[in-house]
Amino acid sequence: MALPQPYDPYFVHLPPEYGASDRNGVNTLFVSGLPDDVKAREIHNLFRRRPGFDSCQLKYTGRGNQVVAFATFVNHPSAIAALHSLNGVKFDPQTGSTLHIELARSNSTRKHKPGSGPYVVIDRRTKTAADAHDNSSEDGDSESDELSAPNKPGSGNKDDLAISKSDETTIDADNTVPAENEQTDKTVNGAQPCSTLFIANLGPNCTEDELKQVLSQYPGFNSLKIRARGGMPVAFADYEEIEQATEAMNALQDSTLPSSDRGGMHLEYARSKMRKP
DNA sequence: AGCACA
Repeated sequence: MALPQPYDPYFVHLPPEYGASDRNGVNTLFVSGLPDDVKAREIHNLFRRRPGFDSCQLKYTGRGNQVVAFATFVNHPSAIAALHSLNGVKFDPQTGSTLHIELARSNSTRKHKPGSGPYVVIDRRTKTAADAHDNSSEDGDSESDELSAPNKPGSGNKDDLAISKSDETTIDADNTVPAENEQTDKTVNGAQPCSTLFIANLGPNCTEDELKQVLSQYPGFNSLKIRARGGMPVAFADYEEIEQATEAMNALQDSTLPSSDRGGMHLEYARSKMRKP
């Protein structure tokens, strides 16, 4: 509600060249307040339903038992929306721990390849907090630390509880250096968010009605157009808001229509918004 | 991978 972007109904949507994803702000959230036995799957399930969610990663900081996570979204507004809806949420009813979510220092835009999972784990737990004199900048992402006792998570070895929770209650942002997977920020998937969606990989006898029934289940749906460019049809679906298009896209991605003779349909942001009907 | 309508 408090988005700093004024909405002007007469304002023409900016063309893709002006997509300001590289100066618009951060698309990644920094999550702290997590219990030390949190699983990456839990983080993924926490964020996956949020509109515009892209990917997440869990990081064992190596500082005490504290674990942090990063969640990346397709754009700044969806990250902000997720932040507001999940910040302060009680994550573990047993301990009463609540989530602390803030914008990350920098984006971690990573593509998830089909081979790799939808979330990533970074383990730095090989050092105890007594080893305070680490050169944190030289240390890359590689788990080539054979310094002390290398503990692998998931091997049932969690008795490294030498440090009590007398640390700070909340993790400061001062150790949020996600430099290990940080790229120069690029547009997610090469596509600028748009409130119109481009839909491909439709079957040859996909009808406008069939597609419309599916697309109109999601809020903000405006209208649909189908073009059969030579062979296979493609479609354009217009939504009221980018966030609503994003939600429909994420929900319907790779889903298979009854008329389809191939894989699930493929949705992307269209390159330009549909003209007013 | 395939992006139209004005």
